[in-house]
Amino acid sequence: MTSQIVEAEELLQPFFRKLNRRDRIGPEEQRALAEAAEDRLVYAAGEDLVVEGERPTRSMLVTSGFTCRYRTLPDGQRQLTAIHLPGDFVDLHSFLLKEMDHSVGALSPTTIITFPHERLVKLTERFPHLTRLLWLLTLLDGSTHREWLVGMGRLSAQERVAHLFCEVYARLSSIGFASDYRFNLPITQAALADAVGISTVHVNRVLQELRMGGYISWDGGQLVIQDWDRLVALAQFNDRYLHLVQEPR
Amino acid sequence: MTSQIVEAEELLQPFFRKLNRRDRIGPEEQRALAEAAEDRLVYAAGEDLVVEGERPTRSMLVTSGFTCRYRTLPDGQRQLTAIHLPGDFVDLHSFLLKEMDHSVGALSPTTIITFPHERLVKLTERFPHLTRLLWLLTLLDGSTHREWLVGMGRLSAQERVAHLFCEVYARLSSIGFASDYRFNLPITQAALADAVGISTVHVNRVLQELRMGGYISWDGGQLVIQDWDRLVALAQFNDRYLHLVQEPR
DNA sequence: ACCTCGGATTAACCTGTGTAATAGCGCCGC
DNA sequence: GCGGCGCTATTACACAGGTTAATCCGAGGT
Repeated sequence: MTSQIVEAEELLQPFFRKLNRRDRIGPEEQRALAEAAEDRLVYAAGEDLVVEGERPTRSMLVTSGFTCRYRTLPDGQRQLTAIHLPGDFVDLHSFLLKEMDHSVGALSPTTIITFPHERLVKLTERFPHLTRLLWLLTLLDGSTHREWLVGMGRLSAQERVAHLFCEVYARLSSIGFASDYRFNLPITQAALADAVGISTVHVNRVLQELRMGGYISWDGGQLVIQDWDRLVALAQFNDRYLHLVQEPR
Repeated sequence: MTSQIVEAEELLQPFFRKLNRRDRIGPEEQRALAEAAEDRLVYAAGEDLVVEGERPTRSMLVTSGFTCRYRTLPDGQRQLTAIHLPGDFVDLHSFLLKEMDHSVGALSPTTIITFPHERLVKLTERFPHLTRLLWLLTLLDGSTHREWLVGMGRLSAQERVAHLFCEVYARLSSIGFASDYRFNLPITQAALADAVGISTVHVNRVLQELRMGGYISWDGGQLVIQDWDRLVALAQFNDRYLHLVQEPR
């Protein structure tokens, strides 16, 4: 085992934790994944990791930082469709979809590791269970998309922002990256606006309300959820869509 | 080969066409799928095929009719997250996600065939390429979710309705179920409202505008797109997210 | 022929959110 | 130490779309 693979196994810990929250991943599967890893890359906040229309030949897994998937419309409007945290693949789907139908950008300084598609194909040929786990990850993306859709269609701006805060906290804490109802949220209000589909002005209004209401505090860095139960109630948040149940898949 | 399997291969034609628009599916793969099929079921409009919280032991593929995925919020509001047409799996993800995080309902009279999950597991163990194709189908659901998200966040109600019409036509015609810019759309305005996240009253207003503007006609049955190019422009519709490119996956 | 009922339509009114414009503030480079 | 710049904050005003409620319409059932 080369030191490079050891390093990859190290960097993949959040990823393995994510998987272990839903199923058990065996040591051989871990090793096979670590061996399939290729480069380690670093991005600054605002940089794009992949751009719509490209045909990546490898998929990228976040090892630190916040990233997002987004689309920019002809008229310049922008909409995020997902936020990705350490342990998340940002474009695993490109492995089969081939052409990117959206872009991926860094919301904060970010590091990732890459997995060449041909190595992923090999994995799917040798490890059916691991294949199902990778598939599962893309299904989790899908269930999160649906949750966002419900919010966009039927929740108010305030509820959507509250929901997003609940989601990010639930996901971070599920991999041991947050506790005590506080976490670092290094994104701008503009990014938040693009995530929940409102204007920056209105994001600001909503944040004032959430602060005044005693739900949260947030200075742009550390977000503190002051009243989790009320925030959850406000957002009608239910973590079922995160499928945090460890069982054979 | 039993007559039941022959019948299944017959019913699976729209499904095979869908796959063949993105890749080539071999005769053995077709047979394996047909053999994995189990029951044929019929539903009336308004009936539920699966309900949120259930743990299906089989996945369902639509052979005729319109179905939808949806969630109902505690306060009674409803939001569709997808519309499914013949050839679509409605809950293939339940195979790995286990617990349904949403419900599936029939928008019109519908027939489906079922695939027991244990047979799908066998398929993933024996046919890596077929596995990737099934995976691909769930990725297409994901890319459509993202497209809807962008619409919900950044398009007006009129544009979203226009977009949905474009999408349904593009998907139907891609499997040979529509041509000449017309197709049967047997859903209520209330369902359309729940799909695009607006009120029924406003759906009605928007439809008037689209009719007055010479974009479409629709009497509740046959939808006729009178000016495809203008409808596409209005909706900023781009079929990239449907990934209608035949290539090895 | 009449009744019923789910859907479509229309109108009056209200509100959440967008737009535009401006000011404040802290950080970084020179 | 100064200027610029990206981000947050705030106000005034406009309008898309929600709510409520009434009416209309057509298809099936009796």
